[in-house]
Amino acid sequence: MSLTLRREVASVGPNLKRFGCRMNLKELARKLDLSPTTVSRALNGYPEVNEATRERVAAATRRYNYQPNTRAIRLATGRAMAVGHVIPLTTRHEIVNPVFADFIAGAGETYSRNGYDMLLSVVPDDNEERAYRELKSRGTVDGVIVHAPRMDDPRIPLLTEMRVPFVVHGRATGAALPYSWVDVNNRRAFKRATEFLIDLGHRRIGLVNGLEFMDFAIRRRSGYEDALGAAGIAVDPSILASDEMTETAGFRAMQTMLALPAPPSAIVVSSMLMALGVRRAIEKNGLKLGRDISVITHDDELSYLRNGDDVPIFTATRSSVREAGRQAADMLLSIISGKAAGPIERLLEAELIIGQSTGPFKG
Amino acid sequence: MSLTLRREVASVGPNLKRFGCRMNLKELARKLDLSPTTVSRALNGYPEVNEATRERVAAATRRYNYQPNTRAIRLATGRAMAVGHVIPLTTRHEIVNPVFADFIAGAGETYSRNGYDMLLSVVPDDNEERAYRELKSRGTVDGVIVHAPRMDDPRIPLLTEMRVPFVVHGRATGAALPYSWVDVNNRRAFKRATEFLIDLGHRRIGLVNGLEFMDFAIRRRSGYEDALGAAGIAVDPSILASDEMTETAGFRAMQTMLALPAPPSAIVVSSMLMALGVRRAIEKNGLKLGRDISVITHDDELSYLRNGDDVPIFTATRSSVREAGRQAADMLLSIISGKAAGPIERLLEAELIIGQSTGPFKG
DNA sequence: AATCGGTTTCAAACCGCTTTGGATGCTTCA
DNA sequence: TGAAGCATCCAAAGCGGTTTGAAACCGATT
Repeated sequence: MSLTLRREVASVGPNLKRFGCRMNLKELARKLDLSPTTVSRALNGYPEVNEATRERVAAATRRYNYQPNTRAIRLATGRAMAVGHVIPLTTRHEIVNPVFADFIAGAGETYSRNGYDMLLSVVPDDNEERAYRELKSRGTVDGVIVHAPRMDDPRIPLLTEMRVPFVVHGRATGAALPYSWVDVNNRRAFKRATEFLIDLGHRRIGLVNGLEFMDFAIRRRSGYEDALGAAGIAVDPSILASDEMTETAGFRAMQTMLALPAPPSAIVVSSMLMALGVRRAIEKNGLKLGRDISVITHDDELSYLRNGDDVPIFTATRSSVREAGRQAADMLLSIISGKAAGPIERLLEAELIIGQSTGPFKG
Repeated sequence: MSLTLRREVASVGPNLKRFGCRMNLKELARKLDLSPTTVSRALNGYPEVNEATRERVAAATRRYNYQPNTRAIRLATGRAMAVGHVIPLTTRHEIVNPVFADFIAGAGETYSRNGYDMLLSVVPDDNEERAYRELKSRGTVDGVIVHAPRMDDPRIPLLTEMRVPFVVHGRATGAALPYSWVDVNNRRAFKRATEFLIDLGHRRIGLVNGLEFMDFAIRRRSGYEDALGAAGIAVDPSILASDEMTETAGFRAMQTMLALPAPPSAIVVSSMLMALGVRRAIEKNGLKLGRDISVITHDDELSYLRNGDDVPIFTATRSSVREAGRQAADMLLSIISGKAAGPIERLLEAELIIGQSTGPFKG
């Protein structure tokens, strides 16, 4: 008994030095008159510990507000308990993916719910490979989310070869090996949008797309072309535009098309921001959106770019990027934990939202 | 000699199990016939090691591509080598700060240059306090950047009391204690912008502002009011708007003002996105931007919202958020390392960029 | 009573680095 | 010549967990 008391008194360990007044496993064990081994096992749900003991441990954990030291866990287990998001900065035109913030917001929920940290590294895309290798070799993350895949994206074979668990937000046309991804069904969405316009009687339908080395842009275009093809409408390159997804680019593209001898009567647009520019061009030419010219845009449901407050302004193919973030994160965690076997693929369908920017074709 | 050889052969340690084929300090030391202590010191620039030895170590480090295990360093030193960015999600209207992505891009450069990781946590703002406390107690970060400060922001006293190094992006009117911040001189910028319009002959000048519980919005308004006051112009509440910084809100605000019996002849706007909406309203009413009505907006130089490609479209008070990110990160790291003594403050001046959206008042 | 299988528990090694408190050898000075 | 001083280097004890291999305990079986 007196021994126990002495122990109690002596239990203010030297860890105070570094970590404030945190309780650590050893002290907790001492208070419980158990070995650290048992406490550790109790906490981690190992079977070889008596239920009664486990409850005692749980109670003490709450009572002393014990939180295991993440750094120690990481060292001991070799797991990083963190996932990385690499943001490539295109060196030429330093564009930060506008979709990024909302995707992160979705993924972040999942991570914190599972005790994982989210690590961001901003990387000039000329040494992206080195960045991934370092992430791996420094062991700071257990897995990675790949953003903004391009056609034949080199990151996919790279990460596969390095055996880093990863999930791609989007897909990469031309990838040889299977890999895990979460993506919107861009092809079907744009096919559907185009069909909708065709059903409204439009035959001359333009496309204002993102840069077509981006995978999603390729798919959107092919959906658009499929719908036209199915309706027996030839694709006319003069009403196809592909540029960065900015307001200005949307405006410029639309201006050019409207200046044609035979301007389109309807347009499919790849992003809300571009659609704002498209609308401006339309209005600048004295036309009325939805009456003189129809516009369907893709809407990622970015929080700072809502499609109207209550009623949608633009008719849109809608798919929440934030939801994609949640799903990608879930997927990555289950791959990391080994729960998932092979590569997982998740195709999200976009909704077609009818707004005020579309209307029937009038000769 | 043969001893050395045996050692070489035996040197494939058990660490292979966990960390792939990483070389660790002990092995490196063995190859060099030195103790781990000396190698560690050589690498960390301690004085008590011979220059020749230091060079040998450096050479071996390169040769074997040795990278110290971050997890071990973190545990041994108690430093996290990481900084946290907390992104509060307003539970009511889940807006992710649109400025955020670009700020991060700037800050990230600084972090990776200094070997720090950037940790993101997305936090519903109803339990923000708990999130900060946990960040501290789990010891996952050495410091924090505070985003989007509000008036009397509770995070500032909280972090101060918890003794977590932090830097605020922006300021918080009403904070009792001094703290470190990086901010644009919003007041002067908007004063300057308003003066510019006054100099052009405008007397009826509106303000389309962000939500006025945000600190920057308060300051912008006061700059605007100062300029009016100095020119002897009374502030008219009917041409003041304050709302979320979206295109739609900008449009709505401008529509309302234009419908007034005496609409303003010039407007100061708080963000590019709002300015897009303002412009739309102006054009919708058959007016010409810069001729019939003048607009100055604040431009954060967001990468996906450039103010025109070559020549600026909007006259703007311009200040790079990315640069603010870089500076805030620098500041935080120097606080963490103890190089900086007290709180540091950095006020960035916005440039006034003359674009095509402003012109002289014509009766 | 001795043995056995199963359940609980523990001591000690380990993860890879830092850091403390000496050792060692060499120079210098009384 | 011996002590002091200095420049280098090292063994070992940490950081706070996990994990291995073995021990203790228990009731049941022989």
